[in-house]
Amino acid sequence: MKIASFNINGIKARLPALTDWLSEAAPDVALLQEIKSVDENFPREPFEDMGYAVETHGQKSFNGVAILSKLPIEDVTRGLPGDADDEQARWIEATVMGDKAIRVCGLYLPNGNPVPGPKYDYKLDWMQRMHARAAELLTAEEPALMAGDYNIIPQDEDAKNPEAWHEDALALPASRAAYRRIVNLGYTDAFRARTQAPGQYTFWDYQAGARNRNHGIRIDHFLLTPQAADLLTDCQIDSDIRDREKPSDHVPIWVRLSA
DNA sequence: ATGACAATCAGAGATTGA
Repeated sequence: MKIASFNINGIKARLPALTDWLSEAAPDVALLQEIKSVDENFPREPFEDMGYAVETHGQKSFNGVAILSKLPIEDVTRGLPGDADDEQARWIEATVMGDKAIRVCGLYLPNGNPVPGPKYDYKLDWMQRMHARAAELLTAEEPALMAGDYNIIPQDEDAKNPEAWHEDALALPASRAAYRRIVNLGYTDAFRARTQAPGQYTFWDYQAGARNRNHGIRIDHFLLTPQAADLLTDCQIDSDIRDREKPSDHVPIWVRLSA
């Protein structure tokens, strides 16, 4: 089973780029972030024509997550538990049925800038709620994963110019600590389970020639439960996508599981 | 020191992103 995550930065703007990549990469499941669309306006047909079931959790203008699945999909839930007043669409879960059932969580973790301020407070609060859901997910002792745009640079080797990010919400000690607390519950970073190579990024800013200078950061991650990590056979970043026509500023990352 | 780039909503330019 191949499961991908891709922050597309707007479904309307990314339709050709996304369908082209889906045709080539052919993931069984794709977790999308920043669809920037309400559910009613999400263009379902192109994906359904490709054989994908479409499950969205959108909002107007900003955020929004979705799951595309060629496999049977069950028990879809929307929203990160823990705050009934949170109206931002950043979390969606479902169970996809391959040879084994996998619980997948697609997430768009808040950016948090500027620091300090309410947006950073929201980020840390959101991560505390995610920690609770991550802990709960482990108790099932089943294959499950949490994937998406974490807006976290885990370590300095995950940025071309780490010092440029040290005061940023993506890399501040409190941000990294909150991320580590989640990982330390017992999750495996799928990408780092496969390689320790530096210079592997999932985001390059549109500005200042960041892509040409490889001024990137690794902020899109797959965290696996122990039972999912046991099934991991591959994890790669499709960085070439970034050089195509009208690209997202993120590129896809994917895992292959024996499931 | 600033803007650079892109998307959205709206129908100009502010807001958001990372």
